[in-house]
Amino acid sequence: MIEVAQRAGVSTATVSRVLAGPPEMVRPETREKVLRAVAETGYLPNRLARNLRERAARIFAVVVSDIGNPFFTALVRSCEDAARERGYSVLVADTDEKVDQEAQRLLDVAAEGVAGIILASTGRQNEGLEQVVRSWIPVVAVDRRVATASFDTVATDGRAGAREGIEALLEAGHQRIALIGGPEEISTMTERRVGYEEALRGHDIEPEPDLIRFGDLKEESGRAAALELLDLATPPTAIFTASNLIAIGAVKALRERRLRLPDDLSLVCFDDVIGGELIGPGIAAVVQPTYEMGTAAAELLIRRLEDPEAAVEERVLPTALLRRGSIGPPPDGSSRRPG
Amino acid sequence: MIEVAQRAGVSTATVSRVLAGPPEMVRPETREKVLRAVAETGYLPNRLARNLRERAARIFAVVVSDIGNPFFTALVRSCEDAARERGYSVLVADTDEKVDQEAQRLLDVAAEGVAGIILASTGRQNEGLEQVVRSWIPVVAVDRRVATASFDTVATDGRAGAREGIEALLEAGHQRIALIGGPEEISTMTERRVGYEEALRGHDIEPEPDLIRFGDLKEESGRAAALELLDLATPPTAIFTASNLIAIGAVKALRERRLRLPDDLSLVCFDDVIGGELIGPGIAAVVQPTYEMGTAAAELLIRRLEDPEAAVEERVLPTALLRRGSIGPPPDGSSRRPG
DNA sequence: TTGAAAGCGCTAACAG
DNA sequence: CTGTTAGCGCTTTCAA
Repeated sequence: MIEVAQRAGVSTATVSRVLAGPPEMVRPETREKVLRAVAETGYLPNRLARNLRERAARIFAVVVSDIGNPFFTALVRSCEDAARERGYSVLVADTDEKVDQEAQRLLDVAAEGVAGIILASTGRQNEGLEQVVRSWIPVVAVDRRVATASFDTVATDGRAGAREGIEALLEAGHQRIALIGGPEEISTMTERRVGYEEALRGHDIEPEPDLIRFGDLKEESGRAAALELLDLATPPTAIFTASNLIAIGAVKALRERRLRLPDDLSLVCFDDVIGGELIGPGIAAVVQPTYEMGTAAAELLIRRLEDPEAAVEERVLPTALLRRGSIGPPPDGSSRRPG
Repeated sequence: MIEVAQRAGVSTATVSRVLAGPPEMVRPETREKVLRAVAETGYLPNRLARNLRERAARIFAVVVSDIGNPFFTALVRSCEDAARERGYSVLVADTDEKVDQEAQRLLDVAAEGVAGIILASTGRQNEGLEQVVRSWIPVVAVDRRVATASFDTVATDGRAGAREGIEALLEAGHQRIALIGGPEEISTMTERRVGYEEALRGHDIEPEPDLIRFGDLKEESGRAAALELLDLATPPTAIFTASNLIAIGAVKALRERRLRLPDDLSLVCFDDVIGGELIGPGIAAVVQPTYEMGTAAAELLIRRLEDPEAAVEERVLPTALLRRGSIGPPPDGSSRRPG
């Protein structure tokens, strides 16, 4: 930088102003000289130094439970695109859906000096999050709400989405509709459950505890829950899964029991599955605007960085039902209530 | 830090030595005092400052074409796990399979001051990579080899893998086996093509240019290529796709033409597909040890960081053929050559 | 074994 | 509009 300054016949401060300051803080001709010197020397500013000065790196951390999950992958991808556009890089961290790990990862990335955090929280209070809040690092909650503090939030309308999915099943004639969800502490799971119950009650069906199962968000958990449901004295005629990988597990369970979609059972999944249209007759899904969620989160974070005093914003994005072959009428002889 | 130093009655240099230096550079009792002071004050070292001093952040960049692709997702996930274990964080960057973007992302992450780069290269020479090499930032090539320089490399044996997949098809009786690949410049694509050709020639079948298609790694490209193949005067009786999403596209093409797996056509895919066992009769796949690839890459990078002079290492991991329902005999009446 | 002191390369406050 | 100067918080010679 000193070299550039000498070459341009100015001070390093001026070089800095040209490169990092507001456009017109420096006289155009001086600016020119500096720019020329920069080009000639092939000078590259040292971000590590800038980071120290600014007390933050131009990096966003995206903290999710599992980037292996296609939903979060898509989220990370869109955050990255949006962040990159604004000059930020993206650091990823997995919590594995464990509070302790969430706390640790939050502490890690905060220590790393990231400028902001995009968080899909496990939903439980933790020291890491508190520490982050205390240190004034802005946090945007994505997908899942965080109850313990008010953050800018990007979410989808899980209640309405679940309702719509269940409605489709009800319209097809189903009465015994099961729900398989992930960890109950996660806000999305609660919302989807509420939507499920609302839809049933709207049709005078009282939700049966036996038909509601919570596990984790992984495939195996969905498989296990589905097997349990299928083994019930009066099994459900339809299953609604509150997450994508769970649906995959459920389909596997059906295969094991040699049941077919939608003849023997109908299925609707919240969130789409890669190749979902190719599995069996196609897995009907309540899809979320994943890409938009990520870009919105990045936007909110940048807005917050620019104006720390801005009012807390919550963006709720709509879902859409993708009707596919996995929705059909209940099998004959299944317990259809009178009326 | 100064506070800690005062509290412990030592200098900041000593505090630094206790926290960052080799264990026994400081007398145990002094060490104790410092540690106690650290605990009492809740002191957290500032990594931004350390980064400036060290001229590098404890961050690895993982540069891939598309984290949306499940293969790379898994890779990122495992890199992250391994890196985290060694005290490094992971920055992700997408190249979208474009050389220019690869160059730009490489320049970006280098400027960001990452300690090392794990790269799945587009395979084409670019200024970004050269710059990185010039600046002595260690690079580990993962999945794909980089021709323009010799890097530590983690790859799978694509030739053997492809051969095995094709052999399975040949054994089932197929003679007209098509190949759908991604960009030819990518080393993996070339290797898989070679494996494909070797297997055919091993059975005295001369590869037909008409049955070999290259596009990109996305679904749509696979679909388009498959449609072309199916429209051939003498269509293939089996398709081998050199990548996962391509297979999804191919299956879609089959559906459009109302062809069924494996009755009308057999299919083998290089690299597994999420839910691949649930698509049709199950998509047979040459699977790669994705997780191991990521951890190996992180390991190589750390080794290189510890010993910049170490000999260049190349790890080739084995693939395995997962036989699933998409492999069947060719349909009756299909052109089976005599002999 | 420890302390003093010199930077790492940048930005921003303060003068001019 | 631009130069001087003072750090950001850490690590690492160099001396003691």
